Amino acid sequence: MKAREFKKKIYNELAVTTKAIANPNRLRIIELLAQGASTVEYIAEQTGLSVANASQHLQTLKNARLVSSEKEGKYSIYRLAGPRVFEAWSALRELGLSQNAEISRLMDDYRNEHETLEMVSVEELVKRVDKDEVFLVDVRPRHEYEAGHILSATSFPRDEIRQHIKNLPKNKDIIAYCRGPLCAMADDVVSLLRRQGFNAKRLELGYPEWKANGLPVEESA
Amino acid sequence: MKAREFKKKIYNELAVTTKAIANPNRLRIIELLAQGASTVEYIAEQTGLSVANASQHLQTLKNARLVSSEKEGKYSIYRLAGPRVFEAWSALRELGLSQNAEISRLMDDYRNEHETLEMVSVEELVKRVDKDEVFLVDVRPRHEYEAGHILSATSFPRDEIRQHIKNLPKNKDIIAYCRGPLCAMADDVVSLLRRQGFNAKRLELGYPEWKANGLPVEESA
DNA sequence: AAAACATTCAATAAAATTATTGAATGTTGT
DNA sequence: ACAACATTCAATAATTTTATTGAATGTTTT
Repeated sequence: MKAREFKKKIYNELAVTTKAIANPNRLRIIELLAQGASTVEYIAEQTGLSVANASQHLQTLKNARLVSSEKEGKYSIYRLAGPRVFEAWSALRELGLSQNAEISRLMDDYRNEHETLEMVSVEELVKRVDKDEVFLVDVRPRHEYEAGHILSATSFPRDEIRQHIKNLPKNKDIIAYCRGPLCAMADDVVSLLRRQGFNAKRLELGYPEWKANGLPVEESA
Repeated sequence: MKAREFKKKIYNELAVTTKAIANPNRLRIIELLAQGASTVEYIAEQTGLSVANASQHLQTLKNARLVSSEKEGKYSIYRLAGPRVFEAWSALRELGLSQNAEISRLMDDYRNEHETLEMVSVEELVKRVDKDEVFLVDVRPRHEYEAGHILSATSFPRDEIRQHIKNLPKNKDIIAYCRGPLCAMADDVVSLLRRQGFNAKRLELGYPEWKANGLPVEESA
């Protein structure tokens, strides 16, 4: 094959893969699937897409081999097709955070409103969890917690916060985490808990980053 | 701001940034700019695009803050807007190589045709360059070599190969590198040199990866 | 001042991406 | 067998993306 033809085909194919990611809904779907395998219905519910539309986006990702699916009875279970998918997603997230001023602005505004004054780094959490100094809460929907969570975290879904608030210790720092740096659930919870007098902070990253780092998790069979 | 609205805006913006990359010509342009700053004309010449079209793609990248430009006389000099751009590009390249079977197939085919039997890792090159065991050649266009190259490399542009072949040592391994893992120029040179009886191999990565790793380079002022 | 040059702009047509809708497929539970 | 259910398919219209063309802008050289 001629060099020119080769070059053209290579970059066309690379663009095929890249275009499969380059859509707001599919970026959300990849973040969701980074939490664990999921049905079409769950994706639709969490993103607010119609089931048909969610299915169509999942097909697009599947054609690009970024996700795989298997049939289980009447359900289709989708999952990320390999570690590179989340790695590329993370690189794009970092690119967005560093180059797109509108993203940083939106994040800063949201966090100011929610008084997310302090963030805890992964290293700090590792240390303080070992010393049993903190109470770690997973504020994602229970379903995602059950698919996999940080070892020693307690499920404390944002949407059920009022039922569970009485079980929280007043004497420990409470650290909340969710789906990752772009996820607002932990901020919402920190905001509410601080107004109730708890000493709450958010983890800077989320479950998928923790897991990708090889840190201890508990996963469902 | 409401959580739902925030989420929507964040992912729309992230898609804006991602879409700016998601085009075959712009992927090539980013790879070119990773070699060093460049004029519109050079980009157009290297990609085969018309100048107007190259300019338009550069505008798209500039609007997304992925490249910056400055005027120097009648020339516009474009460069990557920060290290994250090449990092994300690299992550997408790795994603393509791992998930898109057509890319691996194209690469394998091209390399079989060109007998790129052995590749040299960066670690191996570092060791052997120190011991002066190898002759390192930069096969990119001279212009890119002059903008920046691996320390101790000799310029040996693929397109001028026949004029320079007599200056090569027969007794050393010759290692050729170019723009990166997707670049075919090093393969073309290795192929030709091997047919001439030289012991030639290609570096698995390219100049931008070497530089991003903090390894020693020589850059123009 | 005029010519040469590098780049950008503006308009357009062709191609692609996207969300919506309703029907079709295939599985499970009654 | 039938109803309920999860998902996929197919068709469509609206929107976005893209390459092409030729003119416009602004700089350097003659």
